[in-house]
Amino acid sequence: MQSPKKVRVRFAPSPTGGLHLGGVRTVLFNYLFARKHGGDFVLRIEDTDQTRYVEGAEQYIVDCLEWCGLKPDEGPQVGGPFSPYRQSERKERYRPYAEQLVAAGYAYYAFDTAEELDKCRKEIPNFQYGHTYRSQLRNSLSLSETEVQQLIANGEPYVIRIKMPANETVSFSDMIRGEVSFDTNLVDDKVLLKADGMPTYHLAVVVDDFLMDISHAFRGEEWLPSAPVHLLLWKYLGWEAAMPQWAHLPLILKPDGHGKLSKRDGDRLGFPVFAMNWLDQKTGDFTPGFRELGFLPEAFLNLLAMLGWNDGTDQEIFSLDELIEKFSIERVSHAGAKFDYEKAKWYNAEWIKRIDADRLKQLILGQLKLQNISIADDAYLSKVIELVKDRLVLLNDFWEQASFFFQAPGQYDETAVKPKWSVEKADFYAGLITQLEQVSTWEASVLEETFKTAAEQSGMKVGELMLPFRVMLVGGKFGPAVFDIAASIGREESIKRIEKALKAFNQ
RNA sequence: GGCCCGUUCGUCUAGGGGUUAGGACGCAAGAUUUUCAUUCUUGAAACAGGGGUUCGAUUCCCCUACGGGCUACCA
Repeated sequence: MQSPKKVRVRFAPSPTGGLHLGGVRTVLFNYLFARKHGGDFVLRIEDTDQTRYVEGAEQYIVDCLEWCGLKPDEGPQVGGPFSPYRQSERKERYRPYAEQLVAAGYAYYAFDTAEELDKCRKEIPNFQYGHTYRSQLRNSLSLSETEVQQLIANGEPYVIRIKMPANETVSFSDMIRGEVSFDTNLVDDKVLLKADGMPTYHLAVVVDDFLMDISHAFRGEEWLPSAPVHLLLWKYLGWEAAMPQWAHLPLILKPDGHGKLSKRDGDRLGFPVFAMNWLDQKTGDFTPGFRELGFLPEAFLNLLAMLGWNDGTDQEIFSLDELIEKFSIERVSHAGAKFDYEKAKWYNAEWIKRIDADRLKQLILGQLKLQNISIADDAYLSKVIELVKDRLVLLNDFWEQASFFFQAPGQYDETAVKPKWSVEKADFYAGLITQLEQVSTWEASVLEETFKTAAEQSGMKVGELMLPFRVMLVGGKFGPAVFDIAASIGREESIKRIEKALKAFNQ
């Protein structure tokens, strides 16, 4: 029986720029698991590699999580009982643990330079810093005690490496994959503490998870090969009983070809891979985000959840609350999933159709602001949204689908009108203007009636007259029902547009 | 190369010893909408291969193939 310790899951990104689909999905699964079991979701920042640290990346991660609605309970900006949550601010905590391992014979000092190691890797096939070669390299296992003291006294740079045992099998039960095992002879002596005194991920993740009382650790499948190192660390540090349960999530793959989905794939194939717009200050690289492209956070989370998980029924649309209720880690699939942008857009269209009208309006207003468009009449905007929302796939489609409700078309789809244009038609619309001026109540049904009656009197087919009318009002062959549009934009504007278009068509 | 993980329609997947192998996206056709989109109906489309085990394997086991990940003083 598992200990009744409170569920504490953590997401620990490295602030190297951007937050991609896989990252957000890891957070999502963490979050769902924590919420489902009434536990805490801890955000930790893994910035032990200062050379790759990108300014602003931490804030960006926090902003993305906020947009998605996955706010951490503890983290660098919210605080918590285990602060600090940035590894760089915890730097001095790691060395004692590494030294403890050395003293106990589970780790050792290594003085080899990068050049020496490069040479080994080049000259020895299948070289690995492990039990077969470490006696031939410069470390505290092969050197005498005095030599080691001398080197350290001389200020020779060194790292601390874990000493992988020979001929052991390390195994553990992954929450997703079940039993996984490794032969320790085939795992190398990973560096735990770097020459600059910073811990590597391997040491830091174990120490922090222990210190922060993490009970469940979810991470990408790419971490599976280093799991034996972490397992052994928990054991050697004497914390075995407190080790979290592991879950290695399947990867999100490129839609075409093969491999992990990367930032480049988005550029190449024309879809976003980051949650929000990201501008790398260092390189000037800009990467578009799902948010700015007009995705709803509900849809974004929904599509991510379905990439590698399902509840066993045919249901595909889930709100965050439903996901929390139905989520179970055992139902996460084992194989990587290729990202499909078409399906992603479908989720968004579905969510646009079902969210609350007021919220949709706020979101659209937000997008319009980004496009520098402002709309004064709030009630009118609501009406227009109701008319066009079934044709939106992205929030950003709104202006394209609805601009004619707010302004007269700048140009006309002439190929749709001109070839069949005639004097008779011109006369009909001229007459229509007079009729429209006299319509008693400006409503779609009344307008339709008026139009049809006029058409019958002219002897022409209603269908043939509808299309030019539509082009006059909206500029092309698209949009909601014509009479709804005319009713919405009003009498004066409708007549103005007919007059203007008539001039253009009669030329 | 070595190690680890994986393999059901093009894609995401359900299923699991006996099924017409189910759903969704996309695609195609049709209906509705006198436009387009929505909506609805229909259709094409899959168990990687070979051996076992079994009365019977897509399902269990083994092998092969293929794919992916890792193999840094990056995470």
